[in-house]
Amino acid sequence: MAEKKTRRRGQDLVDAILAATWEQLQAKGYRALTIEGVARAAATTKTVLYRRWPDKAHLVLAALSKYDNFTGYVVPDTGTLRTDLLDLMGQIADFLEKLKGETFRGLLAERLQHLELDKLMSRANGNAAIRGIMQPMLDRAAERGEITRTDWPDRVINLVGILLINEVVSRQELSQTARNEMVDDILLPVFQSAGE
Amino acid sequence: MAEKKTRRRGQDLVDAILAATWEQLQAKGYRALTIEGVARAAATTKTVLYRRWPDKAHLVLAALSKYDNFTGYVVPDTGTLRTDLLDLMGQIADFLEKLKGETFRGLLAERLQHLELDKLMSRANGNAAIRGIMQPMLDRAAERGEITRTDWPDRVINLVGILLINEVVSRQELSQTARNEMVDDILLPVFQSAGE
DNA sequence: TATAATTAGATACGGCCGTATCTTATAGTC
DNA sequence: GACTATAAGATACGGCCGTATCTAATTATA
Repeated sequence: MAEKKTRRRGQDLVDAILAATWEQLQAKGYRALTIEGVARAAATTKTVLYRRWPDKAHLVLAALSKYDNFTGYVVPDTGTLRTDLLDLMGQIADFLEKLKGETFRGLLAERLQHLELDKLMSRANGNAAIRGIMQPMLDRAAERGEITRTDWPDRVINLVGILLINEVVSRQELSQTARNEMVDDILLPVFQSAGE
Repeated sequence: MAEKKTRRRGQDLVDAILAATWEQLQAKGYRALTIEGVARAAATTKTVLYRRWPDKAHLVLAALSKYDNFTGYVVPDTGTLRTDLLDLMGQIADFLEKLKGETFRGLLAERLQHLELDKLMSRANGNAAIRGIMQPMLDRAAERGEITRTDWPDRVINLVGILLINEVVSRQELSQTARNEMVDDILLPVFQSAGE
């Protein structure tokens, strides 16, 4: 029986490519993943891939968002600002954990060189997203009388994400004690200060 | 007259290569610099380069430390912790400025993927080096009664460097107002807190 | 159903990476 | 001054990048 060679198109093709990407990512990791390799695995050619994604980072992000369903973070409401912060850090840590570190570092490195990647990666580090979570936490903390100022600039709001990213990047993991230290030594003092 | 073809060796050769590296770095920037390109410019071959430096990052760092004489940072002593912090940030900002941003980002990206680069880059981000500068500042601040705690963990000490790096990475520059904000909203509150 | 517009797939290109191998100039040594 | 160890230089390799060009399969359209 002769093999029927049918030609995939559109979404079908995209699905096959993203599946292959995901598989390669699991099998070989971010660094060792190559566009040509994915193309081979998906039984197509890199021309096809380059028509859809400009580079490896975008391809991998596409696969990630399809298979690694990043559920968005949930606004913690645990009763104290301290535990709220720890809870949020835990959520972010879990997310980074799922990315296996190596992938995260690879993507981050890519992002350093291609500025436009920033938006795509906001899930991990934050900007707008983190504010949406932090602000309610801070407002509630103010109502409870834990803090007196709630209108913090972006730089302060983003501190959580920056600390975590730096931790993953310079050490390899994100231990509970590290997270405690970040909250107690840095974040709480900042938010408990009155501002100018 | 026939061209005399003499063969450079040892330090002579290294000097020529680093000169070519430096030149290429100025001319084309970090990303566009290639090992083969440097080899051509230095009229040698990449085999020779790979015998001495494992990759582009190490090569560039070697050229940087030869030509871009990073003078070490000076411990500020301006009379208040606030101005000391601003002064230190200024010094680091100047250093990053000299690296032209693009080079710094490139090196940082490389470092993300090759952990061992951490040590080489400690000048920019800090670990041991930063502590040597921060500790005297903090001790003096405590003597003056500005703060009550001086035994901060590395994570806190390194905060200065982390904030600056993040700033360079996510925005493009390191403005004075940004530095003021970092000091007033984050660093001072942290150091003025009592610790646990 | 014939024709036109898409788009997948095949192939080839110059460029770079990092490694291996071989030749040959230079330096040290007896 | 002859001999030997060392290291530079030349060349070639397979692999990947990113782009360009051509073909043929599929889908849309008239």
